[in-house]
Amino acid sequence: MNDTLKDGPDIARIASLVGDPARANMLTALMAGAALTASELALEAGVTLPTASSHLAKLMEGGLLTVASEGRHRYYGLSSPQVAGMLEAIMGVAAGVGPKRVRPGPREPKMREARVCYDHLAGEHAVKMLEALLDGKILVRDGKDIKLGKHGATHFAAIGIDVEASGKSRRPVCRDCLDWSVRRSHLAGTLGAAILDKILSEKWARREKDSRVVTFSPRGKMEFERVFLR
Amino acid sequence: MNDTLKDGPDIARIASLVGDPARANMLTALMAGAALTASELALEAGVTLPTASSHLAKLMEGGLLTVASEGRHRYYGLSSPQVAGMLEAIMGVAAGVGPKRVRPGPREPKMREARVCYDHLAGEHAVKMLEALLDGKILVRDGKDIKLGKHGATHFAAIGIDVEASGKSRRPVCRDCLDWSVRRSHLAGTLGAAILDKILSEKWARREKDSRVVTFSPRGKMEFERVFLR
DNA sequence: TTCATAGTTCGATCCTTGTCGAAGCATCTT
DNA sequence: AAGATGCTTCGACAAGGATCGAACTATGAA
Repeated sequence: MNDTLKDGPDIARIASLVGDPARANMLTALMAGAALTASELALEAGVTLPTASSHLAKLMEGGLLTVASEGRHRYYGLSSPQVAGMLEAIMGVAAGVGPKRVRPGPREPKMREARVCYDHLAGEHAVKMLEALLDGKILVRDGKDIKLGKHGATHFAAIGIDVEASGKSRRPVCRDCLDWSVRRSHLAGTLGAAILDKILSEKWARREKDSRVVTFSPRGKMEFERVFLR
Repeated sequence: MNDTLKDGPDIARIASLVGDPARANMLTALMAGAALTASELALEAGVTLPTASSHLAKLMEGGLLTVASEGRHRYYGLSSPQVAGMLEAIMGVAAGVGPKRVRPGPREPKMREARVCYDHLAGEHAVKMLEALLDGKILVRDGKDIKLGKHGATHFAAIGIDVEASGKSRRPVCRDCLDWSVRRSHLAGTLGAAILDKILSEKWARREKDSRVVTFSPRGKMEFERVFLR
């Protein structure tokens, strides 16, 4: 009946999924990168279990989530980094136009500084890092994409990151992801994920519990800057 | 009841705006870059004018759109490239794993070059023209307004445009109008309308059918540049 | 087996919101 | 001044969907 001429992809369908507060809370929680159970997500969204279950079914049908059954638990996670990127983009707009910027929130400043974006680092540190890497020609922009520079692979190998290994999947090695707090790009992709791994495994920084916030130790920050911002 | 601890910006609010099919169609149409009137957007969305008006008010309140009143027309456009980027990201997810198919539309480049804006010329040519006229002191900025320069009247008279005649109505002779494709001002007002008349009557250019596109002939473009861009 | 825990499905309720017709403003044209 | 056009506001209606309690399924523990 509806003769709506769809010019592009069904954008309304996806956006309406994100447009419900309960679902938005769930998705935001999943931005931290960890898969969560239905109960945890229900708590996070502030709804009962049946309601959460209904929402999760819709998100699954929309292709935004994947699920892994483990015993009687079902772990839900974002289906792709692309979904995470979309959520960040929406956050960027929401933060920019925020007519009701009620309160910045206690840990908001920390979020701006450094946080987890699905599986890579975001925030001011991450933005500066990408700029430094581009500046040093270790990474180079190629139109909309980001590619490894001439000495990129050897540079990362020296740090202890094997770009080749992470490049085997279909997922792009480098990808830019718009940062909602700083409004500039940071590095996503398998390389971005590998760098976050490095930061955490070297204990330069640790993740706050139940939050996306990443806190650098004084020494860790120096190391991070030495390695990536120089 | 509102115990929703907002970790970040209010993502649901923005997403729900995009989540309605009618609004999504409007936003998709505006992705082309050109500002459209409420009527055009109603047609695009497949709803009646009152409905469209209601949607546009919501999008405005959400900060996704800006509006420029031009006579009895109201031209709506995306409020920032950031919003366009967000829509692109949503399209990417909606299209599945597939690449982003944001096609500019066949006549989009032509629209950017030259188009009708209500009753005067818009697009790159129009923007350049206003700059040249200001540069030659034929027109001068007076705060927010634009006025005729010292030799303005004689200049236009030599071309065959009677500024005095067109100045009799209450409508201002000169007025600037923000160009959505170039994001700079072009000339509106009775003088802008008279110039468009001149261009069309001299057959320097013609209007495309069912479109706002204005196409210059090779010779017409030269004439236009000689008269206005010199 | 029997009980407990995690999760889904069902049915009913209730509220939000998209929708349009009619009327009201504002602006331009004649 | 009178009419036409673009757009908004108002009022009423209908449909979609978010929510929860209760019942049901599945897995693990006793």
